[in-house]
Amino acid sequence: MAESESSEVTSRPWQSYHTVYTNAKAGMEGVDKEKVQRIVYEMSKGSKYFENEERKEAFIKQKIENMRARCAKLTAAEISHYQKVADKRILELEATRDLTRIWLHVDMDAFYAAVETLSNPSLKGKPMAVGGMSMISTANYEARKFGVRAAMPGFIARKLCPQLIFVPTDFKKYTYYSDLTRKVFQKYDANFMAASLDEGYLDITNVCKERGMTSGEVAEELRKGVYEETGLTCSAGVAPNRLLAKVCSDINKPNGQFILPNDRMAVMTFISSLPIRKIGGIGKVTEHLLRDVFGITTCEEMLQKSGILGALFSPSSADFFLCVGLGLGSTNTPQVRLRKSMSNERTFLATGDEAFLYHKLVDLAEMLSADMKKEALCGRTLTLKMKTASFEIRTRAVTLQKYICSSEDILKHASKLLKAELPISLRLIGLRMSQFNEDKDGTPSDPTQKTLSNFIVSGVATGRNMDDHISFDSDLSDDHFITELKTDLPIDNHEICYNDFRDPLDSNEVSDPNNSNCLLIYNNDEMEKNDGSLNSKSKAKVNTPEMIGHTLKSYEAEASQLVKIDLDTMNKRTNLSDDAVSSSNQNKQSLWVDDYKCLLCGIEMPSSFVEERQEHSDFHLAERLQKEESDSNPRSLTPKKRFIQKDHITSQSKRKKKHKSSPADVAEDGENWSMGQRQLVCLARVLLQRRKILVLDEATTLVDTTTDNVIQWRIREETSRCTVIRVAHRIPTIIDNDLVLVLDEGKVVEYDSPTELLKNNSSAFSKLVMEFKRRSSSGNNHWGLP
DNA sequence: GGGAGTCATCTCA
DNA sequence: TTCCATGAGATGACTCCC
Ligand SMILES: Cc1cn([C@H]2C[C@H](O)[C@@H](COP(=O)(O)OP(=O)(O)OP(=O)(O)O)O2)c(=O)[nH]c1=O
Ligand SMILES: [Mg+2]
Repeated sequence: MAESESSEVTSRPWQSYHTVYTNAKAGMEGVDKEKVQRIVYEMSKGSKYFENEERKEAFIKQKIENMRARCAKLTAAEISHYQKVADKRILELEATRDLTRIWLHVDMDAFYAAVETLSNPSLKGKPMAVGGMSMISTANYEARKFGVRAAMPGFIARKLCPQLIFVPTDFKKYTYYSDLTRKVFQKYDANFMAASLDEGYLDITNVCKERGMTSGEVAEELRKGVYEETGLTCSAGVAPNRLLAKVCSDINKPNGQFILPNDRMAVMTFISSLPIRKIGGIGKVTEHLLRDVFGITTCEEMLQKSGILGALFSPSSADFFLCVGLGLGSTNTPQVRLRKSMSNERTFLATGDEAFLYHKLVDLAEMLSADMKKEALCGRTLTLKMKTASFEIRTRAVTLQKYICSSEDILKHASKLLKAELPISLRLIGLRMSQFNEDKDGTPSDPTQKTLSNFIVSGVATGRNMDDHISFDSDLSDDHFITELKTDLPIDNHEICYNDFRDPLDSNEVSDPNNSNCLLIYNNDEMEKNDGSLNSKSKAKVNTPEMIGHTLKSYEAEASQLVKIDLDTMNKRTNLSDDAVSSSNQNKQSLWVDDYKCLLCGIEMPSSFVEERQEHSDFHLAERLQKEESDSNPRSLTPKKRFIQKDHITSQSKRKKKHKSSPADVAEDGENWSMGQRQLVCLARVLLQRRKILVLDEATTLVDTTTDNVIQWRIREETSRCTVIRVAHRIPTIIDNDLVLVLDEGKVVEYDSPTELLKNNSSAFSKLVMEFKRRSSSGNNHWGLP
């Protein structure tokens, strides 16, 4: 094999230049691949880029050699052992197969190019690419006939197709059309996953059932809907899981669809001859590796070589490969995905001019800071990325004690990083921020330590990390669950809790009521069952749209009944005591009988002891938490299953070595806390008090949108037996509520259930929803296992 | 030995 | 004339430290 390879190398050197373009792509079937490869090679040969690719290639060759050697060293006994382990694992994985869901993957055809053609119809029928001379983002199908495609440098594309028209990228346009497509997706799955600007995953199980349609009919209708809404064509794939659906959407591209039935035999047949490169997550290198080390080219062969794969790859990779061989993929709908990082980078003529490089850094720092502020993010890990004139990529990172977001702070640390590298000649500089505030997903180093994130993610009573797997009879349970715990603690006799979480200093979002839409949400889950006077009162008021503004005021006027936890005051004092509880005209607090004696333990404490009182009430809250936890023995209770976003296999295989960051300790007076964290504390305290009526007025404005989603989800869980009135600007805050009132310029412009409002595409609410969807789109997990 | 931090690689649109 | 992008996520190896 090595021989034939090297003889080919000498006669046709371009064949050894492995580019990403060798991968089959829709619309390139009739292309003379040999010719394209030769031209790409001719154009690249000798360049700095090419030399770097050669270095990388050599490195991979080395890796392949190493793996081969390791393979050869395995004894027969070892091989048989690994085979046994793999066979067992295959059975386990097979047991997780879920054929009950129907997933549809939509992918727009030549998205950027199609959008450009819409806005300039004269491009129709002509070979065209979006991008510039140095790189093109995509090409239309006419251009693909010449071998021109995404990720190809423009000057090579022009060589392949001299009449190729170049159109510069215009993200605004793509975003606009992306929104339109998502509006259509939404009709079929309100929780669809936007995988990128031009694609989405939809769980159409319910649509098929409710409307008595086949998945093929749904796909047809959806594609027609997208076309009518946008004038753009798309392709769809339907399959029992996302991994397969993604493969299917590519089969009859462009403007086509492919249905893989929810049938094990059909799946196995489909997968058997499928080239592994078609699977998302297997790219150029993995394909190369698996082919040259194990001779694997099709999915089926993954199973045949399962033993050896298990021996040479990490458990998580081996699992993934087995899943590919079995045609298994994720079927669950992840609840929330938090942004992990934010970055920007720029390429320029390679230079060692320090003033120039510093200037670039300034620009990047400012852009990054601005972007972060848009999402109210603060990060503590800053990574500087550099690409040398020879295309070598280097990164340098610092993790700080404090969370930062200002351009000054970013620049300060970025320039330190850069200085340490000087002198250096670069062609690219980039900055990335990660480890966001409120982004901790970790198990605390002290497992009994309560954390805000845990509280929000896992619930008041459980205090469990969502990744924790409570296993019952076997490890093979398909879902993760956490145990739903009941509490019979008495509910406080105060009925309403009004919380104003707004920060007057934060003028970003809410400062100008005249210019902003406002959503007042009314959740009446338990309304019919509650017949207390306060309830009826609130109902009457909220049901009168004209009075909305006034209604809120009235609540404040009635505040003798309310506990007000006022963040504003907290912020000014930097410490965490809810001094507003007693100082801001609220004369009652649930815990203090006669404003003097603790309801629970009888301890006496005058109202002027603000911080002491807060400490005391926190103590009782903690007590309550602990009691609920110890009362709950997961094995003795009937657990209520809850779907958790983390998939079973991944977390199971990684359970032991998962490295999670443990949350930072609270500094004196909470000085190291962000505004968002302060809001969370308020929220946590309020939820723990278990009111029947809750008014949340911009309760999470200081928290980033993604975290907000988790919080909202948790609030919903914790307030299922309680009436919640929310005032908010963010969509996830209110999307699941029973009633939405949209306020604009102080007037109620709409008033209905979210579903009803969404039916009308031009409703103000629909527009807000689309805007949110657009802003919150993010990447997907390519190793998505079931 | 495990957690946090750093860095390089791979993959995707 | 131009001469291989940008933004994001996952994973694994390695180091330092308690
Ligand atoms: C592949 C790729 C896509 N993109 C952008 C441009 C694409 O229009 C958009 C979607 O990517 P794709 O869906 O991969 O490509 P496409 O929609 O242009 O063509 P088709 O699906 O019909 O094969 O993402 C990049 O910016 N860089 C890339 O390397
Ligand atoms: Mg596409």
